[in-house]
Amino acid sequence: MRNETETFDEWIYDQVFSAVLEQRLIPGAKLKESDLCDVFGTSRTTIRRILLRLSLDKVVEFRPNRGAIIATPAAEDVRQIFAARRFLEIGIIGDAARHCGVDDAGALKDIVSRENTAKLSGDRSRAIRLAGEFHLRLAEITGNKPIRDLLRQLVAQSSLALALYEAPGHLLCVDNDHIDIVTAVAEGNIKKSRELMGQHLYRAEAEMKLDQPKGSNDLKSVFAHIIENRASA
Amino acid sequence: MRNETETFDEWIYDQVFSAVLEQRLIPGAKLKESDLCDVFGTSRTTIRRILLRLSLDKVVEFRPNRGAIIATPAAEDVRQIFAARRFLEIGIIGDAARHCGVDDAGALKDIVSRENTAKLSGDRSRAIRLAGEFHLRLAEITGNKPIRDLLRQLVAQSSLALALYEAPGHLLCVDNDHIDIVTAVAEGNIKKSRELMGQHLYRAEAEMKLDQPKGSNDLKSVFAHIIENRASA
DNA sequence: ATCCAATATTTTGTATACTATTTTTTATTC
DNA sequence: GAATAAAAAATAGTATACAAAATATTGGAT
Repeated sequence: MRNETETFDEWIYDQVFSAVLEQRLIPGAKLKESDLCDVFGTSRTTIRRILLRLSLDKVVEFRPNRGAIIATPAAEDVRQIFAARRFLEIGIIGDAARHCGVDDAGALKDIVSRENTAKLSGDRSRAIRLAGEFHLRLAEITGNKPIRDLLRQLVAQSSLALALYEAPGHLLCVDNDHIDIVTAVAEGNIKKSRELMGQHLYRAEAEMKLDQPKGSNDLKSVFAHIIENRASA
Repeated sequence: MRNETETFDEWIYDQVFSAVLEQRLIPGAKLKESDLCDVFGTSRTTIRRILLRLSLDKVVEFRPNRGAIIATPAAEDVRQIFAARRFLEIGIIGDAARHCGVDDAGALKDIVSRENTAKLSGDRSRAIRLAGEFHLRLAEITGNKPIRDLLRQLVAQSSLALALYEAPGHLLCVDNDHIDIVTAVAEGNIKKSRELMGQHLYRAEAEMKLDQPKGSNDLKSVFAHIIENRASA
């Protein structure tokens, strides 16, 4: 159920984030603290710490005295997030193309392959997550940790946007964007890498539907599988 | 003492950060929670929330079961932080030069002027802070909030680095870097703006001394002025 | 029946209490 | 006297308790 290297905090963070990616939690959904305590079997101290982290990553929003809800990025917010990503990532990929080793290329290909498997099996959350991982892995080639950390936040925010605004089936179509990018980067073709990344991010943004999607709002049903597991532990 | 718009949390965050900028707290200084409670007259719940935020901004470091200390960025960390800033800010300033209005230019000039006043009066903390504000104000011209938020984190980290590694008097010398940058940006000279920003950040990094500076470690003496004020309230 | 006000309940935000870990001190042995 | 082990104190991490605010409910008036 829970990864060994992962802390309890990270696990809870990730479970909530997953619920967003899988659209079991929609924007505006209230994150009642006592319910989350019941779900994860911990105290409000811990839950509030996670909610604070989620809010700093702009996945969750705190309304004073009225609790936390899933953030609802406006259309303009999404536009800016993707503009920021184009800005960062077109720069990053140039550097990645310069320094990409065979091991780097292999790692990237592996992620793309797992991503396509997820898409084919209809695992939307995993597909979004692996897409994010792909972009972060590219940033890692540059060896600049701060830049990687910054991109991590943008990826989290755009994953939220993607989960909220993307048409349900659309994301599950296998396309060649990522694999084409790996090829260009592995070749060390800086210009082509940058062009492909720019196009890719433009496309991702263009595919967004800015009318609100649906989903459940009841925390206990949204996290039923975790409660199930806790009962039998 | 405390700004009206600022929340209590922000104020505490800022007081701790100020203490770092003013080198009243040096890297490795232990941030004992109960002492901070005494200083700020609040409970550990609040203090721990602030420490978490500081740690996410990499100004503070949590050692499991051993409490929080002021972060000690290694030479390589500082190099990467400045590389990240060059990457971001050389891009940002091009956009800023394109869109800079008279009001933007005025705001920038005002910050530079206040920065020089701070330098002349020997207010090192204020000078560092205003230098950061200058760079953030430039990012604001682009109108992209996520990028501004990302830069904010890098500025916080490099302010820490500056406070730790810069020779005490050095930073207080008035130079023309910022005012030259405003001029180029106000003229809309993209190429020159980018060059100047690149040089400026290289210079700032080059001026760092990577041998550890000194400072006090006793929280109660470091925050004596706050305790003083609380007593008479 | 509908709207409004007063009351009760729920929920958040903060402080405190408790537990577990680490650090310091003290006592003991070589 | 130094090294080590045990005990004590201090500190971090978590859960709970309490206070303040928001939400929901009830009862009454129109």
